[in-house]
Amino acid sequence: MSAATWNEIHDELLRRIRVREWAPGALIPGELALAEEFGCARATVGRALTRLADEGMLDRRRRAGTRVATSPVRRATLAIPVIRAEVEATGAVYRHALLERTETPAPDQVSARMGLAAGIALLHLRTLHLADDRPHAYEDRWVNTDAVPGIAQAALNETSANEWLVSHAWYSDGTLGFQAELAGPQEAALLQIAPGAAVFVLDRLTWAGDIPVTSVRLVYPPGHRMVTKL
Amino acid sequence: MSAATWNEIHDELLRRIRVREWAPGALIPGELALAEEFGCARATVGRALTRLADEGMLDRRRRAGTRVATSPVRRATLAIPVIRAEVEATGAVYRHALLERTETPAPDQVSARMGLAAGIALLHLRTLHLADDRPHAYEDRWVNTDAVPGIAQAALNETSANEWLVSHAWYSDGTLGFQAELAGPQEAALLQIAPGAAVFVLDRLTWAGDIPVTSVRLVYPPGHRMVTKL
DNA sequence: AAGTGGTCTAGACCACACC
DNA sequence: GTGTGGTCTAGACCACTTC
Repeated sequence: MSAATWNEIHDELLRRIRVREWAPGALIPGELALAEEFGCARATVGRALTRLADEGMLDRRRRAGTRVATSPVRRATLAIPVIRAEVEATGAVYRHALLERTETPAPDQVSARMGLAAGIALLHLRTLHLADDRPHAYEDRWVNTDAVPGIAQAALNETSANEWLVSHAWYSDGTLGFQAELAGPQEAALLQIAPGAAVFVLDRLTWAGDIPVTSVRLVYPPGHRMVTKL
Repeated sequence: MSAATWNEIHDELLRRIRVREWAPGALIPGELALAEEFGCARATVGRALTRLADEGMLDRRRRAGTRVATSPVRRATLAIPVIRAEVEATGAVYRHALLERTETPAPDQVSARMGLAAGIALLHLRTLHLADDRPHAYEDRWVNTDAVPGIAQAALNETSANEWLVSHAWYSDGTLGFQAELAGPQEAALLQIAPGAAVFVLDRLTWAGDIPVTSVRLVYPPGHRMVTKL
């Protein structure tokens, strides 16, 4: 082989890993050897190897060389869309209703989760998202107004809090959790489902550096399925 | 600024995007201009820009230039671990029980999902995964034996099907779905939970090129939470 | 046609980990 | 020390897209 591009080299090396020409844990040739084999510069194979390492297929260590990852972990990347886009992608008309907007002392559970002092006042927003006027998701959100200046003045009628925050707040870190729960009476009523139905719950907590920004819980009615590609 | 590394440049550009110094949709300076600003070679800023584009923060097009992504979609990356690792990470002892291993015509629903002719024989594997001898997850799997030679001879007692496939089969594509469901009687009995409890269901379908490899459904008892970082 | 990003090169130096 | 990967450079050519 000669004059290969880094992408072709990437694919060829991936093939060797997948067909176990190079077994998990095995040391593969160094960059110089591969560059010679493929008839290209070291930087070119280097790019292919870096990409494979990013993808979790290789472990690279200076001096120790490059090894095939022992557990070639596949990673699924989940896009976290705005709910409007999520709904409109299905062809439905999006609408939302702001059920509550109060500045109130947060429950201890919420303030603890956000790492704030107990009893501190946060903005509490409860929103029902609708697809073709049927409940799509129920959102219960607490916002640290210190971290999001301007939200007090924002009109959240046209634009939902979800959407407003995506375009006006930023965060550096966050955690995301999924779980199955039984719908409580309030959630069931809002989502127009039977109490005790299985709901899909997504909770997200975001930080701007050390400052907590928002904690949100999204409840989806039965049948909702979150899908991604591997 | 001068003599910056590509990673420092990456972080600085990310900062500008996040604080909206460069608004979503805006055209940012070209590689040459940025290279001059940072006092480095074009390839160095190029690497930073490529990384930002990979992360979904930028849209790059030849001739048209580089723009801040209009919806700076955050992507959560979910690692798909072997269940053994998932259990052992919690400090528990992992064990598994193979409940069924039969080669049998697949139900239409399964064969359709895998894109196979109705009534074709597949390997059906049902496994209960245990953490400290308590049910951790129930796995219902169909394997296309044509795509995974050797599985017929594999002893799946020591190593679970889950683990065996990770290290012996490979796939090029796959889909992953999550949802909440109510536990059926059989699942409830196996997981030792009440029928009608909310279970977290993960289903995965993998392909090796055009050939379907395996379709698996994993059922987790109430309280199971899948977590990832943003 | 011209300007942008995408890639490649040949060489260099550095950082780290193992000997 | 020594060899590996990690990064940077200066230059070059190509591919694509808009003009």
